[in-house]
Amino acid sequence: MAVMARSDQRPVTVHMIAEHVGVSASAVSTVLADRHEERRLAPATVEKIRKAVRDLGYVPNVAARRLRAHDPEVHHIELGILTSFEAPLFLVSRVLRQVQRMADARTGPGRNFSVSIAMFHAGRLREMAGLLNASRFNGVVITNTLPEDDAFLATTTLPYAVVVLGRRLPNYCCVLDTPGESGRRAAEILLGRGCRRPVVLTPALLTQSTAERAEAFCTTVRAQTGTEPARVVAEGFTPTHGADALRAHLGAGRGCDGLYAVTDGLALGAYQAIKDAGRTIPKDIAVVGVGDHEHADFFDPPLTCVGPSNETIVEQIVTQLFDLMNRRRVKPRETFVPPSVAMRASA
Amino acid sequence: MAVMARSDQRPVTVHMIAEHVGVSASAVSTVLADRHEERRLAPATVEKIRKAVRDLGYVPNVAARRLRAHDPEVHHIELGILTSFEAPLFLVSRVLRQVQRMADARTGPGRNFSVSIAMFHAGRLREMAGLLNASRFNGVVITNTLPEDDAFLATTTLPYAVVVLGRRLPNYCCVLDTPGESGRRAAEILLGRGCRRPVVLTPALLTQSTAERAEAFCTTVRAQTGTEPARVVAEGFTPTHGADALRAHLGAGRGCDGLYAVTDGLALGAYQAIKDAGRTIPKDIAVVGVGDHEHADFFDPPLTCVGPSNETIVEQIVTQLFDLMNRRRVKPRETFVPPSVAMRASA
DNA sequence: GCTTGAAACTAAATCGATTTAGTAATTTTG
DNA sequence: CAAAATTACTAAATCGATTTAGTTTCAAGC
Repeated sequence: MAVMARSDQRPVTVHMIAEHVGVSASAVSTVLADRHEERRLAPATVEKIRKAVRDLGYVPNVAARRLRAHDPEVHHIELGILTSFEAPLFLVSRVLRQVQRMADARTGPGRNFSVSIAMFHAGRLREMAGLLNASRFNGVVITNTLPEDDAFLATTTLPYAVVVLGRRLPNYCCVLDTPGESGRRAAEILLGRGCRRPVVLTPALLTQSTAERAEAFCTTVRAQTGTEPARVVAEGFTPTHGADALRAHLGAGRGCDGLYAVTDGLALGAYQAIKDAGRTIPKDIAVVGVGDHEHADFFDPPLTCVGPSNETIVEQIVTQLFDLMNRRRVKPRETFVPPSVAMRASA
Repeated sequence: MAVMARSDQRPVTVHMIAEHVGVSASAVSTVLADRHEERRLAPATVEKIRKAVRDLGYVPNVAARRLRAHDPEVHHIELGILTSFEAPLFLVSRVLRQVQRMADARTGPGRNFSVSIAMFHAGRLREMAGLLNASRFNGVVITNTLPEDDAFLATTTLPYAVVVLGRRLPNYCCVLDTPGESGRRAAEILLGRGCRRPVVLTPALLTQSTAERAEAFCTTVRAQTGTEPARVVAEGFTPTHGADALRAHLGAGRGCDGLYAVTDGLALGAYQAIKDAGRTIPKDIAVVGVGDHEHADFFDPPLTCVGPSNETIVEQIVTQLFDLMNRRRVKPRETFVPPSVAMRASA
């Protein structure tokens, strides 16, 4: 009769299977590795063991296997990119590729890297298994955290190489873009081409970055023209939300001859609303985005972007991560990366 | 004097540090965990150990830590999504999110899942550490493989739960879209709106999917009209490549009133070429894509797509993965997911 | 002078799986 | 019929780090 594994029981081990069947752990291990032929276990025993494995719902402990299986001559180093489950993988995948490249360059006969992306639920980074006891990674890049996560990180110095992307935490190495600078440059671009009624398009829920961009944009416009730019608030951050919000603004007849969208998703939606309203980009309305979309270059017309220089950011992150792992530098420090400007047809 | 770690030496262990300093491994471990205060090690000893740790370039063995650190009451299950380094993460991230959702639903006090993305270099899946000896994952989804990888997989049945996405391998559970079906439907859509000179846009380097799409498209057109559609071949698969290729075709005055792009990246480029040539979509040239781009919906005009139904595919993958892990079904099987059609303004 | 306490450590068990070296029982071979 | 070979297993070591339960040495207290 099948004894079903219950989730509230101790995990089933090889030893437990062995006891259940009445053989030694070695016999069970042999069957699990499908080496019963060469080690000539009796077919009947093999069947009994197989049945027990199934009935008890055995799931191997990979940590134990790994410890045993690895070649003691090679150094196995685990790197992780930790990002929130809810965030997009665009920048993350660039970081991963760059980390992998650097890891590959340092990989040799005695040294082996594994790089992986692990996700946590926004605000619940602290629950990630193995984070605190350093039993999962030798080094990590952490990004897309929420304030709860930052608070957790601020109170616990993780005892291994950590680089934080996009947040300022005094006890870690942080790499940051400069959204304020981006907002300022965006304003200068729009004002420079003669816009009189600039508008800033933001999602309702602002992140630290989007808030700073919008803020600096408004400050700069106010400083140069004496008037506050209009703020159009989208419900969310998808193109649909952006389109709806701007449509409402334009539909109400409120002026707009220049638009700064604090994310490209919103810019994409804005394009639609502008075209639907019969206006042209950039003649009637110039648009500036931030360059967080893979194909900003292929918007119609191509989107002018002022935003984080991902190339530089990724480079910084990865250099610092490897420096930390080599203990070449231990003191936490903040690195600010200035925005890059890509002038294209939209402004 | 600092003894530098050399990469061709054995990895440094806690034990080696202990010997080097002349203390026990416990003392070293205590210092590594920063618990020397409560265990009252002499400050001088702590310093000596710290120095040795730095000088020898110690890197902890995470597998060993994990084995020791984990709570024996909880089951820790590792799931991986293995994808080629070179491939985009669009579908992969959807798989990850869905796996995470199912894992979360099954997570309880005695059961804990970690889901991560691990990358291999295209064609070198076999070199991935821990793949063969099952020491890294309890279950994996493998995707974006090259023929070399498939050949490797075909000859070695991995001894744990594996679902392969997008490839047919007789010894594994495979979930497949039906690119041939997509190509056929794309042809029907274009012919259905009266196109007389359909064109198919492909990259020079065809994958199995893109080849099948193009092939079925051509076959269907030939069957219904008696003539072969023109094939426009782009150098690569980026929008730029697509734009260049189509520009050349249109520039040469060769006819085109309907376009099937076998990837959305190419379609995006095609849009540009079509507009540059002063033609309109869909009036002059109707365009059908495959829906592998995040924002096909926000192309201008929105792109009509016939392609894999990602929702269904991801659902299938994840159900099968969990079934395999629960040993509810062990026999490999192929699951074909028919394409979904999203009629939008471009065709 | 003997106990008590603290300081500064160490030995050995432990985590779970694998593998090597071996053993006992039976069968084959010269 | 004894020696060799085969069958069908098991005991114990191992992987690397952590932790518990000591042990030793020295100083202070009565």
